[in-house]
Amino acid sequence: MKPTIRDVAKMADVSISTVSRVMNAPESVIESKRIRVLEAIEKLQYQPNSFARGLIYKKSFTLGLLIPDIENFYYTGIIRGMQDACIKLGYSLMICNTDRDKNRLLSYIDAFHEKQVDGIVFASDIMYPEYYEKLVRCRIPFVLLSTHSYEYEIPSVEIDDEQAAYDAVKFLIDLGHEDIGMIGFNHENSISGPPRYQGFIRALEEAGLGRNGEKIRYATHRFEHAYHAAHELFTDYPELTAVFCVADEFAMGVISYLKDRNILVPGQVSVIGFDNLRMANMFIPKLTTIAQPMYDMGCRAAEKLHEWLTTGTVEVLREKMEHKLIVRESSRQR
Amino acid sequence: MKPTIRDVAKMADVSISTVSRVMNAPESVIESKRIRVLEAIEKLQYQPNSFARGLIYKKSFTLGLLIPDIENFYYTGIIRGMQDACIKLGYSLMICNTDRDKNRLLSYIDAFHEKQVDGIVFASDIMYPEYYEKLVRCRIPFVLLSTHSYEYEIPSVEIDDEQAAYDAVKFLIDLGHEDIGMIGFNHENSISGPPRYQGFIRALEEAGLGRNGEKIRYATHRFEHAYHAAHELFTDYPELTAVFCVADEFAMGVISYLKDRNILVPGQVSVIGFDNLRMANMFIPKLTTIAQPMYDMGCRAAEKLHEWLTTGTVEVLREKMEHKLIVRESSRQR
DNA sequence: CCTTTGTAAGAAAACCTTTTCAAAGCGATT
DNA sequence: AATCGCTTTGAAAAGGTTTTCTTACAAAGG
Repeated sequence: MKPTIRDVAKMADVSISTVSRVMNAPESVIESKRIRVLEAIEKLQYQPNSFARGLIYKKSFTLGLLIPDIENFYYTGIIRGMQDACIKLGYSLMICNTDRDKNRLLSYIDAFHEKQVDGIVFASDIMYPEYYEKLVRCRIPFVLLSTHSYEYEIPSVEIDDEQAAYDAVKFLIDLGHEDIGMIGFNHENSISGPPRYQGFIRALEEAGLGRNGEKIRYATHRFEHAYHAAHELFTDYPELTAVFCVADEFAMGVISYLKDRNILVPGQVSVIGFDNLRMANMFIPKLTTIAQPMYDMGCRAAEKLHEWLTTGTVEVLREKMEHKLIVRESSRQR
Repeated sequence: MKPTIRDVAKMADVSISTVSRVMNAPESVIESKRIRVLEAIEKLQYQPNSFARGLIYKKSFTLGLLIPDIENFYYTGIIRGMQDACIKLGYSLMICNTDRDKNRLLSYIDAFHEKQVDGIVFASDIMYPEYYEKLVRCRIPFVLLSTHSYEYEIPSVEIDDEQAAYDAVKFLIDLGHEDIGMIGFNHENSISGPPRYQGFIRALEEAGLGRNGEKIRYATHRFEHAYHAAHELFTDYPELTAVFCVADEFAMGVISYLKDRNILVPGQVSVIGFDNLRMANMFIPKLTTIAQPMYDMGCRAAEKLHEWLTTGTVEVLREKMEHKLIVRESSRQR
């Protein structure tokens, strides 16, 4: 049987109050007893029962993280950052992978509610009203990661997608490319789809290349879709010399397609990705890409949630992190 | 304030016992009252407090998962499998990423202990006595995943590493290769290192190629190390026409190195990986590899733990899952 | 020497649920 | 009419901790 505070008290020959005090306010108990208690704790390997504690504090000291796809390095970076921040802040972390399934997400919120997590980081794309209402009904505070909401006042952490996309495309233009295509996210079920499209368009128009604005195909997260989208794109626009991809996995799909067609990257076509996943540096050729600070974003999201939980407010509601262009081997001067 | 069972009782004008019964044994309360209670529950959005419940049941209905490296697709596959199994079995899942840090792992065990997880799946390489003793002291049941222990009697789920390595090398031999090198895991801090080495040696010796038994370099998990190890390997043995890698990430590192040296894969050198990560199918060239059923292994580990928790025993102590050779583009007839 | 102040530590209440035990109601059997 | 057995319900205990309230005692101040 797990030892309880009572067992410790008995062994140290003090009351349970004293044991509790040794754990929570050690200064308030006289040294001789404190030592006895500490010894008993050590000997019994006593660990306070978190159920009893939770009952009193009405807190679980656990945060929840909702991610859409754990098989995406983007989210694993976030997890590492958030977990490290949680350790620093004294929280445990409960990670749930929704596999982009709405019902699954909803049922994870129930699970979080039942387990009384103190707060949730929601890194699962769009904040649909269904989700929002459920979270509010359950009275669970939450912050958004890599997404935002203008409809509701929810703290969020993300990069400036429009500017990042602009920077990527501007880079291609500066390399001398004039026929630039894009593999994007569908706009309906994606938060970052529209702003990245906007950035693409802005860079083109600024350079007087507006006519390229339609050389776009869409894919849904996976390599295979991007491969297929690349096929469509190059079938319709064989003149392209550069492609802007809104995800590194898309860039890999495009490059694989071009490879199969015996089109050299970056010899004939430059490809730029987005995210700077760990894989971007392992692929052949190594990917030129826009780096997101995934690890830091995970940290910030946890810190922000903590801020919200402890102070009841948040310094910056919608926080932007810095992105960065990383030039590697998949792009070349035209 | 969160509504309690008392609020429901008051609203429905019954005792709290009745409310509790409605939730746990509905048939035992007469219909008229049951309906009143259900209505009150609905109106108040009542959800039983899991702390109070845990206090009584002494169970958290939560399992813990310890993994060494969340930025490795191998483990993300496992996570998916285990999470799905947990949903089916009615558990929540708490994932902790140790980053291969001993102290961190130890402190996660403390966290699991404090949170009173019902059991742990340990997918973190070697079961050092330190870990074992701590887990036993904390009285937390656990099972091993992708690792095992002959020293202790612990349930485990893994593949037959020796046979899998043998199959991989045999495949290369059957393709006509006679100069085969290997990039392995260091034997000191790895469970699968030695058996995969044994499999490599057995296949070579069986084919009368025993002299190749020393054409081996070691790396520690990461692409960059494998790249470096490949450099050493090919500097010492430029005659190699095939390389057996004990991880897909190693295979990518080797192929990148060969690419930089303008050595064609599979044209001049065949490379075979291990694991069949999602990336194996995205790399250029697509990797020939030994597939491990990561998803199923995650499932099985959770089921096994559940079996252990509920029945107090386990049908097969050390369970082996099937591996499979997947032939893609990184290997070719000599 | 008596009163006040302060410190250390125990007793007991509170947190919320489940479950055991007891009691009440009621029809059926002797 | 008394007893029995059954169903339904409420009261109360238990689970482990924190915290408030009290008490006991020692030191300081008048």
